[in-house]
Amino acid sequence: MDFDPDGSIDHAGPVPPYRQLAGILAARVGRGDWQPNRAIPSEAHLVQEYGVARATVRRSIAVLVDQGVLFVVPQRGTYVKGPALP
Amino acid sequence: MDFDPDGSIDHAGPVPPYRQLAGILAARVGRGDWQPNRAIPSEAHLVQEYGVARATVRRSIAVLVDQGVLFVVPQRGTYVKGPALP
DNA sequence: GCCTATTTGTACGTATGTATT
DNA sequence: TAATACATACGTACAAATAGG
Repeated sequence: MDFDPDGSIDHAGPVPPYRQLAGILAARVGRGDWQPNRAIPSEAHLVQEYGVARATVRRSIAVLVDQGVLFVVPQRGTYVKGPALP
Repeated sequence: MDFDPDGSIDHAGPVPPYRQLAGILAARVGRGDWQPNRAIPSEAHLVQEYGVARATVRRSIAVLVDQGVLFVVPQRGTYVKGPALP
């Protein structure tokens, strides 16, 4: 576990914030906080919630997109990947 | 062709600079400007040469790493991918 | 061993563009 | 028309690892 599942970012420790946040967001997906094929909060919202720069939020999201956890629809939002819609 | 092979970045056109630069760098590799398993110029050098921000250079490099054209050795440099060394 | 320069890694803030609602 | 949301780009700063003298 290289992140705090409760959701606070440690700006001092050895794990970079973008990886902590990726872990936190992945945990929220796993916990069902956000449902498949539904948008997660906007980048601006995550900036406010976690106290990091937008570039850091975007980098975290990029990690999860790469892992197949999320997908991004430009100008729409970032979504939780789930089974194909019928 | 969505970039200028001669190497100038168009900051006005529809193709984002990071993709133009990725194309330019790939062309230089293809042309043999830089040899396999040899370092390309540093990020700072490319910033100077092409008049873009370092973030843009890094993004261009990331594209080419993703395409298998380059690879990065942290704290050492960015290299042209080539056949495995004997 | 020590200091310095080089190079990539990470993060911040800000601004503008584009598409959708 | 205006607000929202992601895309791109700029500049700046500091950290960490490496290499050389």
